[in-house]
Amino acid sequence: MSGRSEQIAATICEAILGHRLKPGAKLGERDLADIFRVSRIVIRQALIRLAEDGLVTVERNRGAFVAKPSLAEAIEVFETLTMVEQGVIAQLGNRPRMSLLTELRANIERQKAALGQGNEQLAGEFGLEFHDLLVSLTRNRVLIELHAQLKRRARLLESLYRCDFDHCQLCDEHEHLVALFDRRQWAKAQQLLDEHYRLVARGYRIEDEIVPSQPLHLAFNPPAPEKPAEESAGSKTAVIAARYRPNGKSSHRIKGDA
Amino acid sequence: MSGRSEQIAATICEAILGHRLKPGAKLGERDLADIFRVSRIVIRQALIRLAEDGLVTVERNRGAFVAKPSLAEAIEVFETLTMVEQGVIAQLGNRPRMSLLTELRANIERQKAALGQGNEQLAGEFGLEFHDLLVSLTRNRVLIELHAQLKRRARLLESLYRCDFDHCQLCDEHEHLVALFDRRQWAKAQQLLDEHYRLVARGYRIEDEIVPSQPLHLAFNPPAPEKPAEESAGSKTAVIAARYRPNGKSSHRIKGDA
DNA sequence: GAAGCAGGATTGGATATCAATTTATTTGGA
DNA sequence: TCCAAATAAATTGATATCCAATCCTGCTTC
Repeated sequence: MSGRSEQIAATICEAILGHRLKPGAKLGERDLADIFRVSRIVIRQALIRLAEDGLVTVERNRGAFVAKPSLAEAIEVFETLTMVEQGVIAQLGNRPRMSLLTELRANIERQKAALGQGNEQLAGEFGLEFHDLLVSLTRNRVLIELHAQLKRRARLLESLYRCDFDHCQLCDEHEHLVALFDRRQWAKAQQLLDEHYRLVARGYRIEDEIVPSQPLHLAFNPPAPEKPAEESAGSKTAVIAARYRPNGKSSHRIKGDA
Repeated sequence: MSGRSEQIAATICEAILGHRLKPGAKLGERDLADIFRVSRIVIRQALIRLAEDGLVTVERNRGAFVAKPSLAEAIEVFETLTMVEQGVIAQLGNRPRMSLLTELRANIERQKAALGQGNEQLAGEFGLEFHDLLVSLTRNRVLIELHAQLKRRARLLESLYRCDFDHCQLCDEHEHLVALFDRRQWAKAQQLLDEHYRLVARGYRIEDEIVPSQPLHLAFNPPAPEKPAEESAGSKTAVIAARYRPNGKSSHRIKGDA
């Protein structure tokens, strides 16, 4: 279960998905070893795990970097997510697990409530959760893990491309999707899901300037207790960040070194 | 070209997929290090890669073993393959790449020819290739790699459960599938694909006695002529889950040994 | 025969060291 | 000054050796 390299990989993963480490950032073995108070070998093992997961790229004799997917690859990730979930919908027809649609409906209600309060961040999280729930309906752990991996790669994209979502429409489409499930119109549901992900993908725009990630030690050591220690605001990203933070709550806790 | 651990992982992977290493076989670090003439650390890194890929399980303080999926997990792997390819079919509708169906047709012809010559092994390989080609139609590398990983896990199952495929029917279904593509009957095609994979899964039977894998050094140094067919065919086989076996009729029984 | 203990074997990890390669710096020249 | 070659520094890939923790085995003891 434990295993130092596994924990460290998880911590680095959180830092990447939390956008505290930006794509392209160098992940030096020595630096990480010093930060985590561990030997280089453990770091290498953690980096190998992350590379197998697609979050890190290792270039021989050059080191490891946070993955920096091209726009083409980003599109492929979303298309793959689309296809996987379309496959789930196709299977839904074979399984009379319709009782579980109540979970999807409950999620939609939660998202609506969040939107009603203007909490777009929370609404966004519920929006992601909807797709998790959809996949969970299959009760297929292999698929669920696969989907989770794809979602990690998608979250990585958020820090590379600026995103701008119309949560209201996304939520409406979720509702429409469930209605189609209810009527067992699977082909239409698949078509809608495809359009849904295209809408999501349209929310991503190329960022003309990549904000460099903060120094490594700041990415892992929880910032000062009182100071949020946000990145040096310089580009439009700061504006976007503010827009997504109506209530200013962005607590991502990190397991420091043990 | 890259690191030593990557090559070694590939070699071990081949040995597993070639059924020279059976599920449950112990992969001792010291033994492998001696065989490959590298340090234990390189072996550990290779084992980590394989574990991330799902072909090896690492138990803390106990060591690494060739993965030994449960029947439930085996079913999940096939269901996941089904869903991924159903998703591909759903996408096929959006892309007018129908010209590429010729590749599928060519594959079917090759398989038919192999069947005509009674070369069931070759026919089996073409049968697998069909699904690769189907996925390749998307030109989506993320999906293709994901599908390849699932296929590796499926091939691992072949050495755990005895398999008996009716290649004639499988080939017929491929042909029927392409015909449905041609008529753009995607929903029907998805349904057929589901039945197709259920037929494949029915070909797997529980082997009550696992043949132990040969010693490690023999698995990697294939000094002997290519004669790994050392199976004691005298074991009773139990019927796989009833869910996947509504009717147990099969005309062409082939030992699926790749 | 069952419980429990000691010892061996194996894994997980640390440290020190070295070669190969990349990156940075300095020097040299036009 | 600016570009290019040569050299120095830093980083990675890998090895060997060592040590602690854990697991397995076999033996002893009751």
